[in-house]
Amino acid sequence: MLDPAFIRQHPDRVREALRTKRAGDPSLVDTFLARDAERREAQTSLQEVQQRLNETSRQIGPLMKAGKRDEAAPLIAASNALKSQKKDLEEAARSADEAQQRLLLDLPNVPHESVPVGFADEDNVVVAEIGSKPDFSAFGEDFEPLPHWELAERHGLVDFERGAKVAGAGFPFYVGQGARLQRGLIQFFLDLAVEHGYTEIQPPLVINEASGIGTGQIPDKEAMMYEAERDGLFLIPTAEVPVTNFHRDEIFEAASLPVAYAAYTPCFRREAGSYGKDVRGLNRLHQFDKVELVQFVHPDASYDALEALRQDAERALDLLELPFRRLLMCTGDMGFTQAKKYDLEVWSAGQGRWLEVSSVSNFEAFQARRAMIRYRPEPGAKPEPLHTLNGSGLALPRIVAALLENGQQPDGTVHLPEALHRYTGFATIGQLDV
RNA sequence: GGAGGGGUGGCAGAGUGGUCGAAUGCAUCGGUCUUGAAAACCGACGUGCCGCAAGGUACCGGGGGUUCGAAUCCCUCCCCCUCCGCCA
Repeated sequence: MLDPAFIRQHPDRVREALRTKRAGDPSLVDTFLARDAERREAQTSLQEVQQRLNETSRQIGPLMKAGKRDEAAPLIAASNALKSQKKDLEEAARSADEAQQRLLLDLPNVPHESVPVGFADEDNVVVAEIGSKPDFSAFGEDFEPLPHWELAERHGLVDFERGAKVAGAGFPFYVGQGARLQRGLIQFFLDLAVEHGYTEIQPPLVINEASGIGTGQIPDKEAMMYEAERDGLFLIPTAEVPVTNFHRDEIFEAASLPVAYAAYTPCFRREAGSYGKDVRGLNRLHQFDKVELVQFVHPDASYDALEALRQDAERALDLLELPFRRLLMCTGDMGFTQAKKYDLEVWSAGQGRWLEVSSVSNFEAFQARRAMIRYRPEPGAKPEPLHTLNGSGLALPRIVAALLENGQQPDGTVHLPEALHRYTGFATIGQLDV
């Protein structure tokens, strides 16, 4: 949610955000400004009537106490008249306020000035490419790296068919070394985050409507979530939602910032409309595991925090020896709530393509204002919204895909990076270590 | 799921129809005193909205109602606690 005062002062920047993010009709801004004016007018008249009503009632009190009913009678008549006026004004003020609030939820965050304007994948800027793609030339000219789904099947790591039988497509079972690899990666990512100063936290896997509104999934993007309608709950699409809402309606002292959390959770996404090679194997699932990093920071520090958070995620990729590239996402690819976003993509040798494994964003005050997460700049000062950030650190399935594809050997086994051995208990997939 | 009790400011805790946005204590902040600190004393100390400001207005879990007037009475929803049932 944007600051209404900001919209009044910079309507052009909000129109521009609507356009460059393709988040709606720029004229929404003008509708908002009209509702805003109406609301303020209605509210002012309402307050005037309320004031007169309060004054009258205050006069009646002592008279009634003294038993002077007859003297109170004309005042009571006057206040009854004011009351009917009040009812109408109340209705007007309320409907104007509701209309404005709804519009406020429909206006996207304004991109940071460093964000490139664009609408297509090509408009995202490849900021850096780190590490080198695996070199299979030593395996002979005939060697063709396999996609991960073939490796997974060969070693019985992931059972897609039984997952489809038991739950549906996109809900695989992990088996044997596959399951152990999942558990090891989760542990590895969490340990790394704690080492980087994050506090480990285990959130609920369902959220209520207010939480969905707080982080921006509701309204309008509910369709991405599985809903337990009878109980008014949603399965979390990411730990960002419960962890950010952990501090909903709270006020921090400036000295207590920044606050950083790391959470492992499964994530549930309906992914309606996906198809083709994008959903093959582990590329896109309805349920997947992820370690999420969330930070609450002072507004002056949020862009430094964004780079630091990004580095925390990149460190995991370094340790896993996975080649990756860092993308600065353009306005059109950025999403409704973000002010600036980086994506990290790993190279997947068997598929010959880049796979997104992390998305690191600064939301500035956008979520904080929705969720009423504030800080006090000085002791005794008026609370202000703080800045929230989050990033994946990291999402598992595509990491597994890349580890399998990049680590494959001519004999069909897969070598895992050194950093992982103590977590998995094995260095190679497809042959049991002693 | 059934029965009962309860939700008041950062915390504790008064207030059961009329200057109550709310006593008091603790915590916090500023000051006096002190070589320094503690103690003591003095003062400040919730949030939203409208307004340049003065000020106004709303909020005592959420919503609705009764009344000239509601933290206080009524209805309803949510949450917490106790007991019973069920249960990992």
